[in-house]
Amino acid sequence: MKVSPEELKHRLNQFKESAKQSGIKLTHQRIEIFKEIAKSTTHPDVATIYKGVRKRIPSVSLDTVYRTLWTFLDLRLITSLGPNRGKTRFDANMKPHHHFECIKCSKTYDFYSKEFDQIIIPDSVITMGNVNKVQVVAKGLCFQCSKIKEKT
Amino acid sequence: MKVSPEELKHRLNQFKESAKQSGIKLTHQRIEIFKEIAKSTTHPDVATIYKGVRKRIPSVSLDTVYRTLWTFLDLRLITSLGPNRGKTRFDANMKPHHHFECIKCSKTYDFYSKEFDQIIIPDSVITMGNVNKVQVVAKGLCFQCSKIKEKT
DNA sequence: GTCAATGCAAACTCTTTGCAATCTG
DNA sequence: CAGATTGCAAAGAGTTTGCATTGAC
Repeated sequence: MKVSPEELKHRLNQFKESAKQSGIKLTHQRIEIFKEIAKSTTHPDVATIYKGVRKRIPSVSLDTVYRTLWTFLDLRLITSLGPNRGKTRFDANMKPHHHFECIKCSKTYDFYSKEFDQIIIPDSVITMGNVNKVQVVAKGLCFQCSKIKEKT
Repeated sequence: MKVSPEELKHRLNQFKESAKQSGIKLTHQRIEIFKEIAKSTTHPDVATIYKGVRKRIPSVSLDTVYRTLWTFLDLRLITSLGPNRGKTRFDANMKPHHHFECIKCSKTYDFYSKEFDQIIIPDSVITMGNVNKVQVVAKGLCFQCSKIKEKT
């Protein structure tokens, strides 16, 4: 599976638009870093992005990649999978349950829903692997974080 | 919110049962580490677990905590939130979509479902924060990982 | 031209590993 | 008792920071 050229273009345009609105500078590096993520279907990690960008900007430094990624996340130009900044969190609740996850601090709360427990995954997913658990994840700002707001 | 004593007991019993079936030894450290996760409603990270366990076993070492957590994950005695082992992965797909996530290698694939895009979160969740995105996450072993299988 | 953004190098934090000592089953 | 598990100490990754330089607007 590859991201189609049209889709890539769409993502890039939308990115430039939003970035402009946020008032950040559209540097060469930032554009290449974004493209590296946007063109990938595999949700790359930092190291992968760095390697990819280096092919086109050999002088790019790793700390720029880090700073850029966190900036993009803060501005919601991209999203990340799971808790931010690589802090794995653990769960000993083996009953069916679902999560509310704060996009800022990564705090995660459980909630229960009989309805969500019944969710049936589309057939197309069976080509990816054997599903043995389905969870609904609601993402947003938790109340603590929405109080501490800055810029904008 | 606190995990009730009954629920904690239930989790612990189930843990001991499954651990025994897996054939691993139920050491003092392992039990305390499990309890530390099971009693928490906040999905603690490694550092938090370590601090907590230290209160009861001051001599416990950090590497034991790491080793124990990965062992528990491998045996599915606990789960983790997001990609394993702290590798944040990034997503530039801002259209509504859902994920299949491999519990072993953390590879994550997108899939689409008009139905899932419509999911309405229960009212109870509004006490946690402002939801602005809902995703369904299907977890399981991806095909690549299910081929490379080891012990039962 | 100005100020945000970058690159570099060094510091810092997080995670893993080898090995001898210890403890569980 | 045997072999898995632990603690220690040291190495290895991954991430962040200060500061001079560069480049987008």
